[in-house]
Amino acid sequence: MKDVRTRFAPSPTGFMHVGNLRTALYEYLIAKSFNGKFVLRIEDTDQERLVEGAVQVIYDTLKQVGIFHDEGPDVGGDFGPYIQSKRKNLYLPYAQELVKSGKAYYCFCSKERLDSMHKGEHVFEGYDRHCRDLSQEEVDKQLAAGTPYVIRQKMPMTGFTTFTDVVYGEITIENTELEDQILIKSDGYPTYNFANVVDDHLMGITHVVRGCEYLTSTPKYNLLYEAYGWKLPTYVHLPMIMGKNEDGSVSKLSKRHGSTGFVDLVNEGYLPEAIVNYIALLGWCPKDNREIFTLSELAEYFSVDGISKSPAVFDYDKLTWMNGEYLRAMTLDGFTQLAMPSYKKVFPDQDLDWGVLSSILQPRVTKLNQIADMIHFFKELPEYSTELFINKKSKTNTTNSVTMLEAAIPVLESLDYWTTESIHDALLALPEKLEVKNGTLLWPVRIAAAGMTVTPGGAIEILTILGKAEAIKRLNMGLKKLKDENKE
RNA sequence: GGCUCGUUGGUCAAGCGGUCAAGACAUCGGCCUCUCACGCCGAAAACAGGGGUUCGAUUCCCCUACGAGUCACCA
Repeated sequence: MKDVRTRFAPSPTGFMHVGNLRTALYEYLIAKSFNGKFVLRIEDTDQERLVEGAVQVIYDTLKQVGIFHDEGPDVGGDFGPYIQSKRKNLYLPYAQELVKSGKAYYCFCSKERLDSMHKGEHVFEGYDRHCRDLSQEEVDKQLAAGTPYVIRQKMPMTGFTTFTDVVYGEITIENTELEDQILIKSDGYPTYNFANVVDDHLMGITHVVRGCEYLTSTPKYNLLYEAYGWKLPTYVHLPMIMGKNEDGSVSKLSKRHGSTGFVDLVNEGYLPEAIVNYIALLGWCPKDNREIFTLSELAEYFSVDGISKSPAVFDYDKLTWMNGEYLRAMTLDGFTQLAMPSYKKVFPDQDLDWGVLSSILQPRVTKLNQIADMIHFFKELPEYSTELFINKKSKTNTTNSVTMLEAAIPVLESLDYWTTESIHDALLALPEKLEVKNGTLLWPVRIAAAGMTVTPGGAIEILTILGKAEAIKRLNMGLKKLKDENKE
């Protein structure tokens, strides 16, 4: 059997949408699951849409998620060049070949004429095939006069075309639905449809994997393959990824649904591994319904028959959960490394006990960008009201909190070593002595240390991270605050 | 509007003629606990509707409804 080859053929728009990324992922996985090759080809035939640096975005993204292409503009290969603009003059001869054999023709219709046809009351009738049967003399005359032209493919005017898609099954389209599509644009560049087919054939692509928005235009592609007598590729059309609108409806995932670019998601604090894992599951399900996969595990388990037909709504909640799973599965050091930029954002030139900090943060963080807000109270004690000292479950109020702090402060002051262990032992000896529950002591200590009711980590960890001097200072401040108020 | 595809809990989804219709996220309860989280236990929640086929339909066929995609010198 011929080696399986798939390709990712993005347009360099400067933005890697998660839909595109998922397509790339599936193309890669299909190739790998057949032990085949994955090719990157840049489709930049639209000269009006060129974006500076956009190709780099594609390289960077693929690299970040660990999808490596076997062939491509940057890594080379036997079928280059892999950038369509560099293959420009390769397409015209193919189109002319079709003209010669009567399967395509020159069209001299102006844009204005074409536009006017779209404005009719009848919604879309498509191109009226005005130039389909021009005489040879007429064509020669126009060509000699230098009239701008495009080359269009002749579509059959009767009958229907059927093809089989791996996920959607057999699909039949009436040929009357097919327009005489443009192969070569008036600027000399091929259209996407044409370049795509020519390149896929020339590059030996065996499996065409793409979004299902191409499903109904596939017959056009096939008619092209047939016109040249080329072997049809296997088609794998992927269900769409949808976004939820504010009114509850859904539509194709786009920027209005939030961060839908890979870079956006990373900036928001999602891990590339988690993003890949999550999008792999949008439209595909393994036999055993497992959910957590590394990329190489995906390559091992992936199978086209697990691809679903129906569109999937992108769910940030589930992505967030999955991101948390990845964060929690890391080593403490690994987590610290990832969190360090956030730590340094709050403490640019101060070192805390990052290990202890990470140990309390790791189980609580689901997105990296939450960290800065979570740790800001370490840097600066928030303004708070003594009401925070009142907690029913811990049985604390503004009077016994005074007792607790008065008991805790000297004990802490006497500590020679300031570690979680020493603080823990010192503090937890107190409740027994005072005949109160742990919470009654620890609650006011934590409030005074943090100035907030909800904190990442408990009193002991917070004290550790604050350091002895700052910790005791905050406890004394809390004590004073309580006393001042009790006097009134 | 024509054509194409789709429709299992709020979301992702398993199921491929006989199941009390899995699992996960989210939600809600409980346990753990110095708060919050993590973890553990539990609850609620679905086959769009109508016809067939069949001893039996979530599963096969048809119709309707709803949703999506497409109909460019964009990809």
